[in-house]
Amino acid sequence: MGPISISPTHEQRYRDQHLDLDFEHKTASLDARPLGLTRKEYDLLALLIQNVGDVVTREALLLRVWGYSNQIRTRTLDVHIRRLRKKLGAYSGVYIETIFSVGYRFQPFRAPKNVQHLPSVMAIGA
Amino acid sequence: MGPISISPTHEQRYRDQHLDLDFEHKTASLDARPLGLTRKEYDLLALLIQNVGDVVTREALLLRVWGYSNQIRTRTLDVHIRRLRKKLGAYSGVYIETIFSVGYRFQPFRAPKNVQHLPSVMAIGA
DNA sequence: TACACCTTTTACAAAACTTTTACAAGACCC
DNA sequence: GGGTCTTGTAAAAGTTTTGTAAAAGGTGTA
Repeated sequence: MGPISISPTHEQRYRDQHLDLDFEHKTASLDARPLGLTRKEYDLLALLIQNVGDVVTREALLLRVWGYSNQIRTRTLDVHIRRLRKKLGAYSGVYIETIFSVGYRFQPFRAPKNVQHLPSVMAIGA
Repeated sequence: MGPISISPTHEQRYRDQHLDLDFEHKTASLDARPLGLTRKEYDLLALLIQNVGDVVTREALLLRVWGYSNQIRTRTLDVHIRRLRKKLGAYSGVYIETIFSVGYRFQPFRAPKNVQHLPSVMAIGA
């Protein structure tokens, strides 16, 4: 708890079925295991998550995470994205999407449409 | 916490399976053996323990244990952490965690998850 | 003063993290 | 498909932070 609550509606955390990101403590965990993100990795993921569902341009990421003004050519963003994906393991494909020539987009985990194996009332041959 | 007891519910001591810290008498023992902490060592450990589970920044530690205002470059904190760890012996890894570029965090001792060999009520073929 | 004990500094080693490099792989357009 | 631009990747290089041993500095006390 910071001394002043800036915005009552400001989300303290992101959470879905697998990923949990605590903005206050700057920690992240996947399936209840601490993800052990480095500072830059966290900043990057946090910024993407704060724009869930929206593309964040490379330009914006480089500016807000690195403070790089435009026109700087570097691969550091890509390298960090890669390490983030690695730590997200099997879910990386679900979460981080590349938008060619634009940037990246974070997508929340959505439970796969459950092919409901309800009691097979209608099972044939029962 | 300064000279005044702010909260009536303020814990008098910290205790887990191995470590016991008495805030009132400012003493600590590990597996029932007095730890023989020096003043600064005690203050440091106490501050960390008063924030169990939370990261305490280097800045905060330097301010509250040493009274150092910001922007002072010193390795004295690290040296004290080292001596604390030494005295905590085999448990140091469990208790004191380094958060790179941020500070340190005290974690309580947790008994290893007991692989409960409960009666296999649901065992097949029983 | 001499001693014992504690704290801080110093100087360097080691570890953690970030950025660059160099090239492979993929995407887009003709 | 060929050409070009963008992204992915592994490894090296660079930077910053932390760990450590030893020396130096303080403080209290007999």
